[in-house]
Amino acid sequence: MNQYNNPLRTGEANMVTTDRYNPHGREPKWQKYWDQIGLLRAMEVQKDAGGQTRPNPKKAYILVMFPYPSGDLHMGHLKNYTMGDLLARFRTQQGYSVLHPFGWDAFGLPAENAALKFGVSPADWTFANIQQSTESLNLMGIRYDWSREVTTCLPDYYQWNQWIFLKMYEQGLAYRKKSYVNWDPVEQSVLANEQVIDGRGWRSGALVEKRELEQWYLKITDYAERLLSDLDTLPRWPEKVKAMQRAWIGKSTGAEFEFQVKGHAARIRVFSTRPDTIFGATFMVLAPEHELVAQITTPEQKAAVEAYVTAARLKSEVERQLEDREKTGVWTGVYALNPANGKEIPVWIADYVLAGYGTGAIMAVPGQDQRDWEFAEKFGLEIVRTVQPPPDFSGKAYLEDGPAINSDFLNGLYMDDAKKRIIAWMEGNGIGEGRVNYRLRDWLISRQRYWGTPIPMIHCERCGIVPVPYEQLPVELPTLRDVDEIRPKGKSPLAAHPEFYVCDCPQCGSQARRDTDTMDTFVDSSWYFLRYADALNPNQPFDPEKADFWMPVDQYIGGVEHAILHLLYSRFFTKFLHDIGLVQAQEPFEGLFTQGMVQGWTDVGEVEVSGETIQFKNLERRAKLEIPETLTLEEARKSGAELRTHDDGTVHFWKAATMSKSLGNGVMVGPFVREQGADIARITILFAAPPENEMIWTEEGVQGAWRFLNRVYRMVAEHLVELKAQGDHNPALLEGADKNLYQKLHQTIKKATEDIEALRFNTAIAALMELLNTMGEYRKEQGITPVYRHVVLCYLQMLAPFAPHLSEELWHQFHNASVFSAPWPRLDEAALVADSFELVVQVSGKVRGKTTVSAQASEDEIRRLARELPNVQQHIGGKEVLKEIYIPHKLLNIVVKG
RNA sequence: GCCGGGAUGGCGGAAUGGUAGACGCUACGGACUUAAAAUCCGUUGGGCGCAAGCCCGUGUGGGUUCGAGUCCCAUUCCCGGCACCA
Repeated sequence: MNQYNNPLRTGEANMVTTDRYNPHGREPKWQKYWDQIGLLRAMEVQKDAGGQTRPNPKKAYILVMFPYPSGDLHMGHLKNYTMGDLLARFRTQQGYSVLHPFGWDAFGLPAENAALKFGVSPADWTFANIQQSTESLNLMGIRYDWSREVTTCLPDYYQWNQWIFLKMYEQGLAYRKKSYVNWDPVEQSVLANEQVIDGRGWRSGALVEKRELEQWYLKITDYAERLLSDLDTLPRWPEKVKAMQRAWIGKSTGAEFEFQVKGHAARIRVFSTRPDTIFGATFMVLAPEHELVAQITTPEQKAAVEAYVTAARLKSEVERQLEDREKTGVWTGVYALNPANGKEIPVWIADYVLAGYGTGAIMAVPGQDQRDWEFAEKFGLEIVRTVQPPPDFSGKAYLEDGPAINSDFLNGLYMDDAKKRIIAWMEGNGIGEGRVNYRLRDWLISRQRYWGTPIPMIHCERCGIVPVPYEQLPVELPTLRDVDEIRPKGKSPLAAHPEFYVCDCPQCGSQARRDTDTMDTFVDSSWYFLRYADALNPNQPFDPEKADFWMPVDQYIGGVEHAILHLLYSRFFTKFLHDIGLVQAQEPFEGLFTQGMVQGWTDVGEVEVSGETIQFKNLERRAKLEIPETLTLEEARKSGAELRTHDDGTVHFWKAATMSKSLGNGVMVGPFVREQGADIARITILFAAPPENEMIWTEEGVQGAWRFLNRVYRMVAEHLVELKAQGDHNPALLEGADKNLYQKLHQTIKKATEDIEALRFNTAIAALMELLNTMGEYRKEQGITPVYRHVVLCYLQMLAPFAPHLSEELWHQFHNASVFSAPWPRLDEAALVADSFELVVQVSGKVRGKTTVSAQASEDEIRRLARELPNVQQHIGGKEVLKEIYIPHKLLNIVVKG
């Protein structure tokens, strides 16, 4: 029997021989085998001994965020799928009923853009990619219950998007509204707030414009409070994701109240989190878009106000931000009356007040608000402090707590009391009331694009907006093959297709027009995890009973980039579906794990080094990888970059960067697995770093993985005959080296089980490596024994979720069944108790000696033994012993005077 | 500015308040080999010492404790997110 040869290393990539484990030949064999035995086929019910069916009491729903079908995959794509596969196999071994499904987030712009670029239809492009991606997953040994595959661009699926939309419409949660919306000039479509990052479209990167359009919205704001407070029910979510969602929902508590405009019937409503500071409100500010602006502005100020409003409207979000936050504004010419003290205060217009938040107007309290302070300073407005700052306070606006001053009946009260008092006063005098506000806005879901779910609504001249009757679902997306028909033109491409939009009104029967917009693709991904529970159901989105069996997802794995978008929308949809009685779960994902990216070494391009300074020739790459324009050799070295001399003599700058198609630094799955094997790839990914950290894929890491698996292979292969000849062992009768080995096994079982359950895969592998080292030492001295054989078999079981092919191959040398059908090794707690232990002896907190002590030794005896150690004696000297601290089975600390 | 997370050898990283550096990578030395690769053995935080052993060491400064990488206070830096949200 030969080594587990790395075919690439030995230059024998295509050599298949019978006497060596060649992953090239063996891995596909086991992959086929798993498919044949139905590994990871999810089962809701299980036969018990009496032939009755009953739900399996233990279920595990392991889910990895489904991808856009993007063709050939690289190792960066596969990290999370590998993790999901590992967990699914592990839970299978533990006897759980496992759901590990897969699908494709197939609608959306990538398909359209590819269609436009290559002149193929989005559907053809999508399905070709699905096929390629599936192949990569298969090669990696990743197994799913493919019978539940979900592809969102198929009517089987998206008809239920339409169904859910109609249900929301019935509940008043889907509505149409005319408003200023985010318009992406590159995508030629509107975007949701969540899809605008720093004022730019999240995919196109184009500066987003404001357009006034009538669009469909989902009323996620109705769920703001539950989306916020239920975050506290998710202890297995990363703190940072919860923090991001909290910030996005942006709850603030305060009051909403009104100011009378002097000489007008109009009142200005404002929201404030600090109503207690109302006596310090020395002016008011309206957003430029505020509806009262035109109404109240005096003729003298009209020209200035109009100019300001027009300018503000033309400015993009980014432009507003780039202007260094310098306050701008203009006076309307009118005054309002402060209801607290009757003072006349001027009403201004400024773009630091946002139209979309609160009421679009504020009372400005410069004494307690830094922005108002800056505005007041710039325009010479009055500043009155209403909270007493501490004597040493040297800032401008004072935001902290303190006793109220200049505030009539609030004087002396601290913030909380003052707030309560003023709100009671407002409510008593009909001026306003306490109120909670959220930053979260309703979700704009209309898109003026082709490749998405048609919105199931009909516009009838007589009846207005009429929902498509349920029995007419799905409203199918017509197949457009001509690229020009898909091209975005500022309105939906479907608006050019009467064969799609011309229809009869379901209410009056007259000719009507379908809505030609499609839904945001985030609708597709907001409930797909529920469809997996019952993916083939033709009558409803899913059978509630099946959903209740599987939900919630026990472990969800995906990228942190979805912290707000997908994860918030999914929580919203789940709560809605719960409310209409379709699922009991109120939260979709009980455990969430955000994995770190996979990086690869990347050629940033040729550089020239003059003295200490590095000069880049490929400026585009340099900028893309965010490398500073001027860089010294020292800085480059510190950042982990390397200069490499290429064969042609040129010097190139290399650094680790996230694997991506555009950088061309991805290690492609197909070629790698065919040459080196899937198990090696899996170990490389899982061992290199904790899974939440980014990992750098390196040749050295691959070598390490290979050496490890090679040693495992030889552990079995080199001693196969002897191993097979061993009989049973009796754990109770083990002694000496046998007992120690058995103990190490159970320590490893404990550690590996706990680590896998906590997704600490790197330390689980480290524990397996340690056990392998121990086994090697044992074998050298004891040879092959019954207990050794037992350890080998447990070893293969524990390795199986990490390196399934090799484990299955070796397991089959002993058993004629899958390693995944054998129960996970049971922990023998008794085995963890050793006969003896190493006592660490400290003198005044410093380690001065170690000695092996029998586990049965009494504490007195241990103290005596410790003092006998020569080095311990020396450090005690003749000094007085103050006290001794004994930690059983671990440590004795002798504290001496001086 | 606010919020979240960090800082441990040459590198990735281990350590329920109890032996800091598990496991691996790199590097170096050795065995095997005609040679190389692979494999195996050894060394690998710094300093002193022939050795036994000693001193120092987890960003920085304090504190709590018999004992601190771990807990507390302060501080610096790094990464991520948010940012005129009243």
